[in-house]
Amino acid sequence: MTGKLHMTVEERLRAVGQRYTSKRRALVEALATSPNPVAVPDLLAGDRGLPQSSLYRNLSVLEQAGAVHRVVPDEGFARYELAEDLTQHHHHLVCRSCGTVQDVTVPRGLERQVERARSEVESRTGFSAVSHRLDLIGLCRSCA
Amino acid sequence: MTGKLHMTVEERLRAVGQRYTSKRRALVEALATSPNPVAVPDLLAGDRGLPQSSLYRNLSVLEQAGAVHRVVPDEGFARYELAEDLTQHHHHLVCRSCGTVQDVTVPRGLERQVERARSEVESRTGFSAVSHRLDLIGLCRSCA
DNA sequence: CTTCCTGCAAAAGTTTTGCATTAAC
DNA sequence: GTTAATGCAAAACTTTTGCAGGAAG
Repeated sequence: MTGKLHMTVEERLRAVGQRYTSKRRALVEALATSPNPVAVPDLLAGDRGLPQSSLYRNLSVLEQAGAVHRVVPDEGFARYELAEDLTQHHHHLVCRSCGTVQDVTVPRGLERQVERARSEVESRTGFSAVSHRLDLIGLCRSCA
Repeated sequence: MTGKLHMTVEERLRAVGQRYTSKRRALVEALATSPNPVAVPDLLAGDRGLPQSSLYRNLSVLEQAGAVHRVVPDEGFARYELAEDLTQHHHHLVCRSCGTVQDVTVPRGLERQVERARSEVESRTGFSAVSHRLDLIGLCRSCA
């Protein structure tokens, strides 16, 4: 089921000279299981006592390997999710009040238009974009 | 020149029961002068010794009053800019390497389509959006 | 004269690092 | 056997808070 995922992650870690240990596998599993980006305390609680230093270090390694992506909310802990190319391209609903981040997809036409705007901006400014981020900021259902 | 700006900021502060002191005026002046969001250390250096506690407090007050907006990069200090309705709607080019944030505007058609997607997402998910954030992530000209 | 702002210092909260031990290859 | 991962504890870094004095309305 998640076999292909683990293989891909392992490859990416190897490419950066890192090992795919059982702790890292469990971490990827936790991220793959969650429907939304997971905050650090939730990962600490969920993984039955993986110490925070290892957690942060593993998240950092996985991020450098391009397997995990970090989402920074305005307040509090960072949240982590699998890299987009391991799941599917999506965007975020960020709650101003409680900080939760919820995944959402937007119409394909909008994505296309963002891509078009990207190349326009690149040639106009000299900035070289590798990705985009389109978030809606507001209040989640429970905070509204 | 910036008279209208200061009047507007003063109104918004009053509306929250806050005063528009000379330090806050200087802060708004500094933000209005910069073409890009300014990081905290730059504000500390620029304002000839405004202590960091007052700086953070004033930024927080101005943000609550809706006069200033906080931009959170992936690493390091937060950056601040004037609220969008005091300048003009724009987006950001965020450099992955050095963290700088550069303002950019995108074609109006894209903005319209984002608004359309917003209402679609709101009715589909129950999330109530108050604004959106569309950033391009990549490498600025000097880091490329 | 009452309320809010300021500045200093110290605390808080999140993330990173040093080091000895253990596990992976 | 060599190199890297782990876990503990302590440090680092950004931001927030307490409190005494000063300024604004």
